[in-house]
Amino acid sequence: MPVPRPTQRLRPSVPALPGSTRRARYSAATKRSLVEVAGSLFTEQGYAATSLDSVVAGAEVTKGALYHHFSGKQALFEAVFERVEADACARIRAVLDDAEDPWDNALAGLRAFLDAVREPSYRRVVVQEGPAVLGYERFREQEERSSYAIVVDLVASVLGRDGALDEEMLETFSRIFFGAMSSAGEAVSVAEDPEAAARRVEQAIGFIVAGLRTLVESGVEVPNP
Amino acid sequence: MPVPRPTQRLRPSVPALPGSTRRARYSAATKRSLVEVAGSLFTEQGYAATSLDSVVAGAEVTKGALYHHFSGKQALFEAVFERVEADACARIRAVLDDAEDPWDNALAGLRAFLDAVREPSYRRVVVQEGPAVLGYERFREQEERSSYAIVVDLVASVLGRDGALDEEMLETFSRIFFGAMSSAGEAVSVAEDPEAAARRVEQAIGFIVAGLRTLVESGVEVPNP
DNA sequence: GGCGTATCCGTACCCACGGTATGTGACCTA
DNA sequence: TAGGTCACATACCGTGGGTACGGATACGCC
Repeated sequence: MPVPRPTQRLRPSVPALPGSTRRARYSAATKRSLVEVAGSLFTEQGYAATSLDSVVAGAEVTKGALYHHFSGKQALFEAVFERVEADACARIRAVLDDAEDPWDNALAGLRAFLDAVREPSYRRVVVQEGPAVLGYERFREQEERSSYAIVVDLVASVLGRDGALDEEMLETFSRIFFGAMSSAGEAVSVAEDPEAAARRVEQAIGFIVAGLRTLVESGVEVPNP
Repeated sequence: MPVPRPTQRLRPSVPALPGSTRRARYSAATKRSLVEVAGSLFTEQGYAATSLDSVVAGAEVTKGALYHHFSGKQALFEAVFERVEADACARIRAVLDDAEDPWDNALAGLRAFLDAVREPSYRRVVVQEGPAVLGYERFREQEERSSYAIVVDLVASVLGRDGALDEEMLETFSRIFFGAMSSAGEAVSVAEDPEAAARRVEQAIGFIVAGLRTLVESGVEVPNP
């Protein structure tokens, strides 16, 4: 038997015109609201501890709306993941290509990456829970086209001048540096004095990079097979 | 109304005498069985996709037994985690201290670590799901006294000769290398040719370490503040 | 050997939460 | 303005983690 239903809610926040029709604007607003609320809840409580009921309550919609826009909880997480990744990448790319020396440029990128990793959303959603929730395969293919791509570019700019590195060695070095920086970023953000910890990480990686630089500039070849 | 209950099951596999009494042996056997079954299920399907019903079914007990030995699903995971970590650490420590040169020793440890990370249980339970399930804090304090401790020892043996590194820089370098090796190990185990990928990782880290070695042996100081 | 007791574990149940089926009204199009 | 479609709301189900309770059996003691 049908139940008396309240009048359908109309979303007031309609910033611009992503789709021309009113329906499309309302729909985009609810979807954005869902992703935003889910983003903060996932960041604060983690994936498992966040119920979809709390998400839809925060976004002031119902599960019908959620399942209309997303195929399930994991898909919602993935949307949050992409958003957080994209934000971090944008902030990192903003500081690149300012230095003329590629080594200095890479170190600037490192600094920006350390800042990004320290942001709670990135730590929780991308670094900590990303691999477990999405599965490692899906997690990787998401990263390949965002933050990891930046690292590949930077490594290529300092180690891969005029084809000194083949594709696979470039990937290997990039993986190593990417993992090093993620782990270091985590350590920084849980340190009692994050500023000092960040400086230490910069010093340490700077030292490692300096060692690489002396090898490269003294003509030592990167091994291949 | 009470239900006719089958006779209580007696576990036949009683290998040695961890506790002298029969009850203690039976109890230890069911606990071990639970951890073993949970370990393989967590490894194969992941934490969230593994139901406690499937665990107790595999161990041929009931949830009463499980909740007698563990406070919940997370505690069961933690027991599996500790077991997997301990196994990996034992295998790594077995190959250490064979070389006289500390640098060679560290590279041998790296090779053993790469092997350990490629093992499915370690990948899934420790690297992928450990931080998300245990929470990063608890994850770290578990690692601090196992695999991470090995890395600290190795880094200290090559970079920290006669107190060249203070405690915090030692931690920083260790975090960096630990993260690098975990990430590299993951990449190796998902590569289409893991053997070749492992060789490339060894080459790359060997190159990085060589750069460090030239810096250290030419008297360059590791920066501190 | 008899007996109280603590340990170990089985059974039945609760309920939170992800997911689904179905319907309804507001919006676009003609 | 009439029909169709889209964007949701509502009610419901199944699964699974967790709990309350009780019974059975090995152990310590006499």
